[in-house]
Amino acid sequence: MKDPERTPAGDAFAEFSITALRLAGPLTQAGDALAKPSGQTSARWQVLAAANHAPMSVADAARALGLARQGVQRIADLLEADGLITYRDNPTHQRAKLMVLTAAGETALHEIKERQAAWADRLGAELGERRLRQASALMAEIIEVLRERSSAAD
Amino acid sequence: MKDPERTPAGDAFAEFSITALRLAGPLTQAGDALAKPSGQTSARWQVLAAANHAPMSVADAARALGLARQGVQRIADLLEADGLITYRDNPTHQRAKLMVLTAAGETALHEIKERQAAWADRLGAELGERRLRQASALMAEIIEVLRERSSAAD
DNA sequence: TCGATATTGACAACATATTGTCAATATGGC
DNA sequence: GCCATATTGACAATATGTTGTCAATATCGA
Repeated sequence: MKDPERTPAGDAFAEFSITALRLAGPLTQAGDALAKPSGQTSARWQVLAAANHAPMSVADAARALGLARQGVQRIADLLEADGLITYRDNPTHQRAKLMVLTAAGETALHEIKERQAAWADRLGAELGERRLRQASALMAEIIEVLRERSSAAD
Repeated sequence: MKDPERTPAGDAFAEFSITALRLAGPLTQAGDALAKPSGQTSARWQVLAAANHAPMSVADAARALGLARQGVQRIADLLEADGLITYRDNPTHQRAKLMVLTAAGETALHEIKERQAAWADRLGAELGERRLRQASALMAEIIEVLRERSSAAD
């Protein structure tokens, strides 16, 4: 995995990348476990949370979540079919309707939030706020750097 | 996203989780870009790298990569069909054959490693070795904590 | 050796997400 | 107002990954 690796910093970034990708699995599974008692999943929870933050179009939510528009569209249509959100007409855009949580959607989201709060408090206390915030800041920085590089004709 | 959130540390962990999940996408895409010139993807690269580290069964590689056995099996069968690996008989286990890179597999992996080294060196220098190592250590710790919690009847 | 238990690959179903294409609709410069 | 360009949702194809089940095979204690 580290044959032509040269600099220590490059090695550190390679290690970081592998570890970050390994983390995604357990994190998604933990989210699924939190969402499951309310009949939801990590992905559906994320979209519900985005729509609850403010009524927004599918494209808006995709940008907010850093996902492809079409993937979010798929989840949103499932949520609508299950009666957790509705599409409300958008006064400023004929096509891009706004996602709004129904009462059922609000109930589900609230339940998940309760569970997540207990879970996050427990793990946050165990892991330490300072380290978590430093790591979050670094990850946000990396997201930004990768975004710039991929949007440019690199 | 943070309604019933109580402790600062819990909030920090919630933020960390969201950011980590957001990072996975760009990171996978960057890996795909590195692997693409050799006709590979992030996922196939990971399996190639595992098999190159030492001949191992699909189940071994899945454990090493932190993925479900069946997903790795699927990738490995694709790699075999494309002639990048072969299954070698395992003297110690009749069913669990060992993945071994073919010459084509070694060539592809080497090419990707070259590209990745340049990429990681560049970003590693930009982001700082110390912060990257601290974040990696924290992520590894979280993977371990989540693993324990999910394996237990939590 | 025997038998309970775990591991392994095969197979299938499904969830998540990207990429690409298209037509409808906005947007902004002229 | 018009036109080039961008955004948006619809549709389809594909990649990645989990979960569940099953039979074959290992492993290990009695």
